[in-house]
Amino acid sequence: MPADCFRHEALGVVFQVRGSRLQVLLWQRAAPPFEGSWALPGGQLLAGERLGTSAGRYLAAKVDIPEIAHLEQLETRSDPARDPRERVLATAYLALVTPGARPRLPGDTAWHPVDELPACAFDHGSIIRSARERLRAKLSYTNIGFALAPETFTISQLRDTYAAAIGHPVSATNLQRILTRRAVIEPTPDVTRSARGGGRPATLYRFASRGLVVTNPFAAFRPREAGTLTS
Amino acid sequence: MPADCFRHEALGVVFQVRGSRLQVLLWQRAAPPFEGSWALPGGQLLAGERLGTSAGRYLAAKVDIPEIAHLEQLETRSDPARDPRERVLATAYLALVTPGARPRLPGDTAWHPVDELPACAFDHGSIIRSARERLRAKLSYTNIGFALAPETFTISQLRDTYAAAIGHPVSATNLQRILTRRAVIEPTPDVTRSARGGGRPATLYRFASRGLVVTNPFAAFRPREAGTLTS
DNA sequence: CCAAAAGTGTTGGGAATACACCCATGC
DNA sequence: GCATGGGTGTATTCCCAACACTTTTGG
Repeated sequence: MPADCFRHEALGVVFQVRGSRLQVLLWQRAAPPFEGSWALPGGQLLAGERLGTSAGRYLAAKVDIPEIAHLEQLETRSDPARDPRERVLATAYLALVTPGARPRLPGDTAWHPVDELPACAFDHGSIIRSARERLRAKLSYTNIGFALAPETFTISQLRDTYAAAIGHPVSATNLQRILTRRAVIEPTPDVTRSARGGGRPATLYRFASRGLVVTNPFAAFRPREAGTLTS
Repeated sequence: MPADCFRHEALGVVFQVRGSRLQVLLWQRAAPPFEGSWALPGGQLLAGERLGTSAGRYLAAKVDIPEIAHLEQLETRSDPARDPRERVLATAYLALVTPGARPRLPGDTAWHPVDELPACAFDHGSIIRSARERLRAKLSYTNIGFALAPETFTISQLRDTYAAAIGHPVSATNLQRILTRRAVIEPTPDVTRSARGGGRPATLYRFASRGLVVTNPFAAFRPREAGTLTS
């Protein structure tokens, strides 16, 4: 291999909220290096292939592609020593899976709560933490929750989803009002039936858009009225 | 070259505020493809080299390295057709240069206002726009202004810097109060002498830190008091 | 009627913009 | 003293967390 030419892999940080916890999809390495450690799904970039396509292709071995509601590039790691065998550049992607998806996983693959990561191979642990930070931030200023929530949901369910992804308690009351005012979610005509033991039926909501929308643009120092010119 | 091995280049989007405008450093191509178009500085990643190091090395031909006050990775472009000759992956970096720097540039290299970009080679135009968006956002929630401002400055000078980088008018009054309250800037004991024509001498300020600090973390849906657990 | 869950009204605090006004200097 | 630019005080607005209260169901 010429010196000015490099292997390149695409890695997917697949998040799903399962059982009120944010979990990440990992597979356990059976061979050195990092034998027994857990790694992100991914693999080599092929000729003529884009990185995003490549990430999707490797994830297809774990989850059905349509179940990936959102995929976005995170960052590229280039430490020459990140793989002890030979140099491999890695571009990480954030992939979000809606809770409806219950993919049948290969035997070496499992979900792990992001707050209790096992020993991870290579630099994958730090990549996962970086992905989690990105997700947390984007939940605050975009509608990215659509990729973690089912088609329709009650506010309580959505609160649990946000709480799991963000990592702290979330108020259903305020969540409803904020996301409604931002027009991120909207009520459907339907309601749930009460659970046993009673309780008022909940309105079912849905996300207004299933594509990423920035709802809270960074706007510090901007005057209230127009004025787009530099001065 | 094996099919599973790729050329990779690092590109630098170098921004500097010059003459009240945000400008980007470009060089004009003398040979096809895109002969006569303007391109970002950069070049091939070498064996054993990190991408950030590589970007810095290529930028060293244009500006003195210590003048680069901030360097951060933006994104990796992988369209197989982005270079018509052969496939090259490109990782773009955002590089900010303080206004003191007045580098002597090679003959084919020049500054261009980001609002009036010339015809750009490859996908460099879209990379520059993406870098500008990142800069604009980070000015709102980090202290990244330190990398565009001189060591000490008056609030008026800082307002001009922010206005140029963000692209809309900025109020000096509010800029001062916001950045002071966030402890991003602090007054020095020094003041400027009045310009001809009079006027009160201005306090000289400096940035409290010359490393990137997130001052305005995304905090929607977070309860006021503690509570770090998931529920 | 009571418990349980959902949803609304209201309050209060904090942050940011706008604007009026005061301060310090040169001429 | 007056023009010029720097800085502070204050009002207004907006967003959001908190919490009390109402609504709607099951038993």
